[in-house]
Amino acid sequence: MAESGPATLDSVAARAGVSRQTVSNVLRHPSRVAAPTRERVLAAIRESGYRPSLPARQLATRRAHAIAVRAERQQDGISGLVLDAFYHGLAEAGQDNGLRVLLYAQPEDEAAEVALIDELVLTGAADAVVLTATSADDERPAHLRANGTTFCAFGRPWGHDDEPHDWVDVDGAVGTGLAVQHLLDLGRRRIAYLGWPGDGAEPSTGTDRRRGWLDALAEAGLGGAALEARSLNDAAAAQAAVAELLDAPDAPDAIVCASDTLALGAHRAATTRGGEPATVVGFDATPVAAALGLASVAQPIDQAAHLCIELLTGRLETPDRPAQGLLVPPVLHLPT
Amino acid sequence: MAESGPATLDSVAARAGVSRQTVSNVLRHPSRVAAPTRERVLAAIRESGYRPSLPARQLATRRAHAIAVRAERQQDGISGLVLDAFYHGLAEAGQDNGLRVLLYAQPEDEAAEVALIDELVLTGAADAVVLTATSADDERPAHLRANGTTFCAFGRPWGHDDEPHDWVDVDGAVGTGLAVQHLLDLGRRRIAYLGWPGDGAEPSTGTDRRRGWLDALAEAGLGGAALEARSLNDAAAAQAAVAELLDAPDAPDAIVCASDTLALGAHRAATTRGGEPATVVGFDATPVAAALGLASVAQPIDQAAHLCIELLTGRLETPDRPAQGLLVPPVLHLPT
DNA sequence: CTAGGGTGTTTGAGCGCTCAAACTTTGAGC
DNA sequence: GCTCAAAGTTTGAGCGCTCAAACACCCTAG
Repeated sequence: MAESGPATLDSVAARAGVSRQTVSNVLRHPSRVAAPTRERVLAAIRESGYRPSLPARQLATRRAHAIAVRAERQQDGISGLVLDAFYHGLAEAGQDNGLRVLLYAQPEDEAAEVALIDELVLTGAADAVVLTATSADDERPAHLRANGTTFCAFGRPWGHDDEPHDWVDVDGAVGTGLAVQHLLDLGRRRIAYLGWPGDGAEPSTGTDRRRGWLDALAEAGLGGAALEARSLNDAAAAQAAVAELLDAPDAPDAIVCASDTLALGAHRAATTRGGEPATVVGFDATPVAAALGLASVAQPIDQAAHLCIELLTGRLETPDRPAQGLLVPPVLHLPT
Repeated sequence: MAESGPATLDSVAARAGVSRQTVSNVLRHPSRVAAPTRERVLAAIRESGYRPSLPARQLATRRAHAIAVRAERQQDGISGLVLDAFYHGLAEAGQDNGLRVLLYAQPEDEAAEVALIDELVLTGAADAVVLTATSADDERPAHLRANGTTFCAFGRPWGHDDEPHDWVDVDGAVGTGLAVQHLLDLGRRRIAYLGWPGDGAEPSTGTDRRRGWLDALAEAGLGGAALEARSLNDAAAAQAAVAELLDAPDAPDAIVCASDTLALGAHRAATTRGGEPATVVGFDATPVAAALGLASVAQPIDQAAHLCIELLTGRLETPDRPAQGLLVPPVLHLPT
């Protein structure tokens, strides 16, 4: 076996008695090769333990066969967990589509991030990028579009529908709607919403979730009784806000929350008082909600990641196709 | 400017009136180039917006300039959060050392994982791998060693000190020691430990954390009073275990926990009874601990990630150097 | 005045793959 | 029996870089 170094297309070709290109065809375009030849080549590949060289392929095709995604500098709350699941989903879907997933460290600001992304694309380290944590005043999509960089956002282009791009998002309104329905089924009628400051102004994740709650109430004919509190995504602040809400004359008997962090605060406010505690529903179905025995809206993160890869592979193949936006519905996780 | 395609080493060389290799030297070995030439070349690079092609470099050097790390299939608890921080740390440290970070989806089992890792290395997608979530019965290190694959583990080679490899780990014993000291300072004397089942048998993260608690107690002359409970890493189970502990005649006045998940359960058990609640200290300093107002031991994840990269770059440069193990001390995060 | 050592720069070859075009064989169709 | 297309296979060129060796030049030493 004393070969000289690892097997290459040429060494396999020699062993099988065919040309370099035929071996390549067996791997990339099997239909172009006659069955007997194919078998012979496959045997040679197996015997020699041949593994195609990725860099050589990248150089020849001018494709990195990789996408980049940001590693967040730090999580702001309990819900950060979902990112791990997203990474896994991307890696898994990527593997199925011949795309590797590259991690880049979150830079100081959006300008630096766009520059870094373009660096990755220009050096041929990645073909495209998945944008996470998008918001209404996010400048990254516009810049990437201007630079001609292929990307897909996990998150809607809030308020930028005039500049279409590929995106995937979870339908938060459906999620809070499910939460409300669940509470109605439980016999609750005074269903409050605990959201983030500013929800309701410019379009955002928060606005969307709040709307789902409001619409579901309206549909149930309970629109007038809209009870509501706001809090930063911090359990202590949430606890205070909900305590106030519960002290009011017409206290709610249930609270739909925009996040599990808020739900944790709401849960503590609800349980540290006498009487029948208000039922709390969280958002993101983190282990915290499970630990507290709370129902929580689960985002189909894995599905979202797969769809991002799908959009990206599609666009890399057909760069000119129209931009697509995909909305996936969440499901309600009930406590066990 | 109507160039034909993106700038290359040759196009930059032509523009600067030098040879291909000189441009390469300016980038990789600036000292080999005379200062005036260097300036001229740098100007040409700037003007042409030249970005070196990574695949071409990889092909020529037979180095991927990348490392791989696993994207976990799913988190089993609240503390999973630390992985995000680890990813970011790797990406950041990698960028500083010219190493990209590649994510691979966790396969079915360890055998499949080793195969996947070797695939990544043999195809030239990565030079090395960072192993996470190592345990005593982990077969991956032995296999990787056998295959000659470069790797660094985040986690000690529990019980496999005879098969040395590079690793970085957080000193859990120091962490629980800090927790005990903190409680002693607070005037607590009956300090219990809430750990995982099996801690104390074969060496593991749990054993290590437990030992830190025990040693700190002994040092304070409180060794005899060792109160202890065990629970799966589940808040509900932890709550039950601690409730039992608190019902005992000599109930503890403080509880050191092996994780924030356990701490959440302990906290609930401690607060749902009258009298002065036992003080709970968690492990991992997740947002949950902060939300509950608990002190918690914080792992210097970022530092650990940087050290992994350091070990890896060192080994890639000097493959024959002896294996190194690095232990980093955690710090105690106090509630604000 | 020339041999010889630096210093700085260029040249040739090749990394392992894919594309496009060229070539060879086969088998129908008339 | 001959042409022509389809099917299968090979050839040539090149992707953009780095390594090693070759080269040109200047300066000092004998």
